[in-house]
Amino acid sequence: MAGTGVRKQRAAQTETELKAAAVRVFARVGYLNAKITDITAEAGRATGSFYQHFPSKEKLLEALLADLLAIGDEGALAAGHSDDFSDRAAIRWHVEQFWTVYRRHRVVMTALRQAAIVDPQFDRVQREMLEPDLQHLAQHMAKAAPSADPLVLASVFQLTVMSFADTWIDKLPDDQAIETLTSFLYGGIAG
Amino acid sequence: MAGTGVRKQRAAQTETELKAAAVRVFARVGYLNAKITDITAEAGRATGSFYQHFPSKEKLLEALLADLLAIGDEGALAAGHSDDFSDRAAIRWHVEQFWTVYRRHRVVMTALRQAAIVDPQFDRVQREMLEPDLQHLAQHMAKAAPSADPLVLASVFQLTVMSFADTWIDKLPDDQAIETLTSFLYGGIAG
DNA sequence: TGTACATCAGTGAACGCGCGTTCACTGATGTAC
DNA sequence: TGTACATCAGTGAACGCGCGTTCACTGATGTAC
Repeated sequence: MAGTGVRKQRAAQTETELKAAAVRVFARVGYLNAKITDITAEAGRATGSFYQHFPSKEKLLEALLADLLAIGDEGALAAGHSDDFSDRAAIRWHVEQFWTVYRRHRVVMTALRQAAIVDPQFDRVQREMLEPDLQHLAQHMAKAAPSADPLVLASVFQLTVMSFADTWIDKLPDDQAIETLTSFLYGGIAG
Repeated sequence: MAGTGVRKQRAAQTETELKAAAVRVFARVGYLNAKITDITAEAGRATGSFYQHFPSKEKLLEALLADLLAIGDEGALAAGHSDDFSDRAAIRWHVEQFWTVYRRHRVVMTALRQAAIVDPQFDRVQREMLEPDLQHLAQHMAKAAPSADPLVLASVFQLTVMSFADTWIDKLPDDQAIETLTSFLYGGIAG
């Protein structure tokens, strides 16, 4: 208590560096191909150091997800936008929101998608993370297209935006991507 | 030459059974989680038997892909449909086409997607398989929405249909899925 | 047609590589008195 | 404030498990004569 707490500081520092290194390694070779030694090497630490902070690669990913959720971009979803998807601006707002979040967190989001392929637990985590957004979108759908199943439509919305972001994030300027998506979804929902 | 060729027959038989077993194992645990012993066990053969037919799991997947392409569903794409995507029926025809192919070959297609995540070579294979369809779609787009980039629109089309099929193939009746997709894409392309 | 030998598909135990995980050790920080 | 001991973060070599791959062997099929 009397000291500066150098130990805890140092530990926290390496933990942070391990996480940052992990993100870089995931970006380079993908989550599934990433070895634990890749991560420690990237962080400039010894192999054993890893296990003082995380019991496994899975738990490290969970920690990264927790960080992501703690930032709380999705809180923004609650406020400041029209709730009617027959309004083009409302759709554009949602697309832009997702695009921004994806741009910031794509490495971890991609890692989660990859983990979900191999590990049923991450599949559940992924679904649970997307569920609130799905429900939120479904509510909007009810107004814009009362005849169709709102949950199915909301799902199409999510899937289209996500897969589009996945393939085009590095190949299109943001505004063009957002405009293209918005026009497409707006037309699609209106029917 | 004089005999019935029992040997070759037997070999061909086990090769076929190994492939069929692989598809069942992939369906159950996914391509990435499938062990070679899982496949041989499923086929009721010894472990070593595998390597008399395939040098690796990757080559087995390539063989399954070759079978898939040999059937030649994509040849159907060439004929018997309108080429104008401002025509709703033309869109529906394409959606239905893909939906049918996906229903028949989803295990192998999913396996390919999983392999592409881990192995750059399969990533290339996957892109090359989708490329002709993409170009084909792009041509249709030019007529329906001359202002937008036809390749980007074609990509949205492909991505939407594929990801939708991926999540809804087991949860919606075919006609409803095809109708939903058609309506959505028709509206989206028309703008 | 029969016999002797060669070849092949299939077998499953054994081998070995890659990599996750452990552990004895070091040097530095914290605590007790 | 100083000294002796305890604790902790970090180290990296060693261990061991899982699983892909090999290989000596078997029994059956094919070939030669």
